[in-house]
Amino acid sequence: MVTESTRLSAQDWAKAALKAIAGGGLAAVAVEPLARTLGVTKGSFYAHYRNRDELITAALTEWARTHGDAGLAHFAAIADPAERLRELLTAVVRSVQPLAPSVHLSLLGDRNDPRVKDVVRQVNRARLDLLTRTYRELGLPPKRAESRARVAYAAILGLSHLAQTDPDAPRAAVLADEAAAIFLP
Amino acid sequence: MVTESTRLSAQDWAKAALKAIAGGGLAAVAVEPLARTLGVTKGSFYAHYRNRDELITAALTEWARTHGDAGLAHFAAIADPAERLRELLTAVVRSVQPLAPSVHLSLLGDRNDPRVKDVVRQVNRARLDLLTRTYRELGLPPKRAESRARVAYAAILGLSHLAQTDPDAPRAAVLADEAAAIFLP
DNA sequence: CCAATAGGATACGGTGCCGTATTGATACGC
DNA sequence: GCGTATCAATACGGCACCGTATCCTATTGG
Repeated sequence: MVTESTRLSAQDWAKAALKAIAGGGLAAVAVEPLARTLGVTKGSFYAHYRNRDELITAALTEWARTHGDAGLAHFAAIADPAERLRELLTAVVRSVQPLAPSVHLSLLGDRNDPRVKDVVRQVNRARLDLLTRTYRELGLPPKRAESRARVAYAAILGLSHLAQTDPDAPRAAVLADEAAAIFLP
Repeated sequence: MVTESTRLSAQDWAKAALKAIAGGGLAAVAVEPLARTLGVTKGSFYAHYRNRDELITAALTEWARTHGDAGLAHFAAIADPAERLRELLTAVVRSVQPLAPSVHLSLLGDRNDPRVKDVVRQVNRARLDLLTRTYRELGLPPKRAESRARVAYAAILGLSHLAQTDPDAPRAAVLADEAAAIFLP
């Protein structure tokens, strides 16, 4: 735990909210239960946010920031497109393994909430753009680069989806090979 | 509306529950709101189910039935594996377009609920098995058939995910071509 | 046509959560 | 050290939903 100090900050509440989202969607972002897991009463929550909605917005914004362009900077900086793509794929396959609860997947359950839809669209777009650019730099014509990126990203999302429900070890190595064979050329 | 008769049945409640799930996950399965949309009061609900949990279980079971082996029967009956695969892909790409709320996606938000996890695993397994079998019949060695099926199915799931948040017309034709180019050989 | 029964209406108590005071404690600038 | 801002505890009213109990109505089979 990083939060070993005595008092809580707005950030702490936002992080707790994200953890709650990963576990049970927006419905799990409830002030009183969150306060209980944080070891305080809800009274102090309203010192940081005006209401539950503000907390949700803050948490979603934080997520979009760290998972959009910001989270992609490391990969975007790789000059060689082939290596960049390889890095992206292996990073994904590695991150697919752990049963780490995924905010992204949980948000699918709340995709009707306009804020959620916005934020998910943002993150998806950032990733799709990077992938599309990469495929273009690899020589694919624009149109094909775009649809190829779309299918590849879709596969990535789907794999993380399957990893959450399937208990069978997805055998990262095998999957990485398969994904590489399919999406690298 | 099919339900033009006067009185409601347990099935009607289950269908309404599924619609609610597609719209807002398990949290949206609430007796009183459902009763309101059905034009009755909740008093009559308890003539069909003992409690909310029983309704949820019934709805999930119904979904698993229609989306597992039962829903795949039509495709499983196609003898030629190449044609079967093509049919599967085009069916998917076509179904990806409409913004039809998807129960499957909404359930991702509630994947921690053991009942949900079970039912999603069931459906995924049925589809993965069919795909794996198809790839084997196309000549792939068992191991590769399995991981190929996994990636292909992941792409399918991911495409339906993207279709829900992206307003850009996913250009079914383009996607179908791309998917075919990637997953057919 | 008349029970018996399945579906429906109303009303009630209980629970969990939201948001608002209000008051108390603790850090920190000065 | 002292006050001021910030975090925290307690207590309250309100709302939405669950589940039960009770009574009502309309089919429907005989």
